[in-house]
Amino acid sequence: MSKKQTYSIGELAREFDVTTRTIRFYEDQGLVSPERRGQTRVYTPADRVTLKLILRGKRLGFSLAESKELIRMYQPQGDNRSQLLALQEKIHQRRAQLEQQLRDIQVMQQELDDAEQRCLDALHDLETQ
Amino acid sequence: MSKKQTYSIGELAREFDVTTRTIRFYEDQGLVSPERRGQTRVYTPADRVTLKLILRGKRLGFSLAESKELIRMYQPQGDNRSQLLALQEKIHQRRAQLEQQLRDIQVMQQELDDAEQRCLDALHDLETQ
DNA sequence: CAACAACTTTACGTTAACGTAAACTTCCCC
DNA sequence: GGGGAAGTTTACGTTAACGTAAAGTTGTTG
Repeated sequence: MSKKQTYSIGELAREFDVTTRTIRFYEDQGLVSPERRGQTRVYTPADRVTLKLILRGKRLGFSLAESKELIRMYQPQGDNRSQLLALQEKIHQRRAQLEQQLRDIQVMQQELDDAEQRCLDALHDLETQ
Repeated sequence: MSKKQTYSIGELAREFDVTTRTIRFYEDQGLVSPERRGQTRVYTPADRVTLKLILRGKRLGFSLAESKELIRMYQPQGDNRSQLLALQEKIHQRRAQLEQQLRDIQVMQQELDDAEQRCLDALHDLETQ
């Protein structure tokens, strides 16, 4: 019953709308490490999830280094106390940043609403003039 | 009663925690265009707002070109009908992107919560072991 | 077996967003 | 009037995140 689901680099590239070059670059940067069947890279569902996390990070303006750190934060490590405390601190910082981004988005949404209203008004003026 | 408030490049750099080089670079890119008192740049409150918009854009991962476009979207132009319709379309696209970012943030916040919980659990295990 | 599709490595090129250094002017202060 | 401090221009350097090209290897298909 083992699903043994795997992916080729081309499949993942198509699914996430990136080039294979991009995925290999992420490997270079240590973000994914697929196995090999001979020369060919073979990706697991876990690799696929990692790619998803990277692309979500990109949508939020994260660098690859930041996404890499985030991904490592999710992985339960054999951490000692001081490492756990450091991890906790990083989590708090990330959360603060996300909250800032959330505020930025809300303000920007309001501004877009205003801009659209002015746009509609201007269109209306053109009609009734 | 005219406030005639202005700023030097150094003041703005300090306030927004960027270098003067950065502000001059934004001028190069056509994002701000301060007046001159002789050689020296003199910034208005409007320039200051523009800088704020740029930096908020950066926090959300926007390129300078994108921020520039956003800023122009806010300015009421002498637009004709087709330009107004194009503007409306851009507003919708931006809004869609912001909504995607909002979803990304919410998921990421949940993941951070989970990560912190595991972190706390691991710390607790260390205490009671 | 030839041809193609999808994979591989190697390596140089490109763009955005500044950093950094040098050399110069202006203004203020003791 | 000789420093600083803050401003200026010019110009080359740097980093991240890939793009792009070349040249080779594998599998399968008519």
